[in-house]
Amino acid sequence: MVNTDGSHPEGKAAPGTDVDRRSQLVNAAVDYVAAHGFADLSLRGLGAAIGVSHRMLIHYFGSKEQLLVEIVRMSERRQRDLLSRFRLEPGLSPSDAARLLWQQLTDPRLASQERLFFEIYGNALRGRPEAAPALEGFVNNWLEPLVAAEVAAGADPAMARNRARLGLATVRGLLLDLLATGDRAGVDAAMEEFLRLYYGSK
Amino acid sequence: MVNTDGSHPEGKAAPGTDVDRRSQLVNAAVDYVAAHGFADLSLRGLGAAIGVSHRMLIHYFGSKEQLLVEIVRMSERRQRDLLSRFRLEPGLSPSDAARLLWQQLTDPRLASQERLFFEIYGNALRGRPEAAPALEGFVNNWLEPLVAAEVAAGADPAMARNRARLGLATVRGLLLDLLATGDRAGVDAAMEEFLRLYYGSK
DNA sequence: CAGGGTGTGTACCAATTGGTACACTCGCGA
DNA sequence: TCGCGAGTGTACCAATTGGTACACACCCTG
Repeated sequence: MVNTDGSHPEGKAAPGTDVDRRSQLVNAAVDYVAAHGFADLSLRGLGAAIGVSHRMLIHYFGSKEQLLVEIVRMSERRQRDLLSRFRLEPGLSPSDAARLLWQQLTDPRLASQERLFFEIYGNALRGRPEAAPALEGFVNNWLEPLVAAEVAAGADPAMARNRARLGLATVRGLLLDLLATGDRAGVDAAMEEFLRLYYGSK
Repeated sequence: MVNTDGSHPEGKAAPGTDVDRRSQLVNAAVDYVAAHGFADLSLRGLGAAIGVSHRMLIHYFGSKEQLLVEIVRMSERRQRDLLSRFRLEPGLSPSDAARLLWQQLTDPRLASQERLFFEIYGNALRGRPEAAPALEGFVNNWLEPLVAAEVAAGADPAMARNRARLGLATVRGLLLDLLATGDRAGVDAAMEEFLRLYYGSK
């Protein structure tokens, strides 16, 4: 790297059409990574799959590292969108709302995205710098809405955080189980048991 | 690969001292991988760290692939040893036994081994062939002893499997939380809440 | 039409990778 | 003592990697 300013050598002040192209490329990249994995991604392989040369990826993102950062960010954003698109049913009991969320989360079409989620998780735990910033949000981004839901459902505020944390952990643990075993019936049964304990219905 | 039998080119029928050296190397390799990560392991880096040339690693294991397989296997074995070393306290209530197990699992000295566990998990989900055989065991190896414990504690056999599956998922989810956030107090509190729900004490 | 900047492809480079060839040492049995 | 085979290091190879140099195509403004 010869030039001393932070920007990458070409195309200094991005004009605007660049932005569209960039986000389009990032979206395609996330799809590719969700399908083919995060760890052993190569610029050439990705480029060939999404129809650009690896040269262009460097052009738009400056380095592979930066591209990975943006892939992680976009993947996070998609997860958050997924969560925000939910919660549109006002009249449900907490138990039924949770069951519905669980059904949505275990939609097979989301499987590859969730695998990517756990893969990024693992890489972040390992200290891979492009994934590390996601670590903080892995729990906290999800915890806050859950705490709010618990409080809204009338839980004691001091308990709400513990319960939210517990619910998040259980969902993730069962999701991990489902992805590993594919035993949807078994995992669903365990979730039913959890809902019974958690919401006290019988 | 020129020769047609399954063995690697050199040192055909391993004489016996080979075996010791191999398992010694695998043990050192697991330690190294637990500390430095599984995904971007290089034979040279590993060799330099544990005091052999990468040439020797190829010699003993035939290929990097095979070495990774044995690392995964050994890591599994250690996990299982961890579990079997437990369960030595006869007089405990199920709740206290679970609490004790949780305390052991969250010992900071196990953190790197658990990170490795989740990293292998992620790679296995991605279909990495050297990690894939572990997928099956990730759930089932742990489920069976837990089911047995549930039944021994008097649970209904039909419910025992669901409860065991739920407990396993929750523990793993909270472990994931702990590794990501380091918030031991928060995670411990969530676990206490779980134990309260799970074992019905107040 | 002229000219420059943006977008892109081709060719290339240095570094690193897993794996191999060959030479060397050392210990043990004849 | 001789030899031979297991264990090891050095040097090397081909492939792949991220990243760069340079040239070309296109579009917009003058």
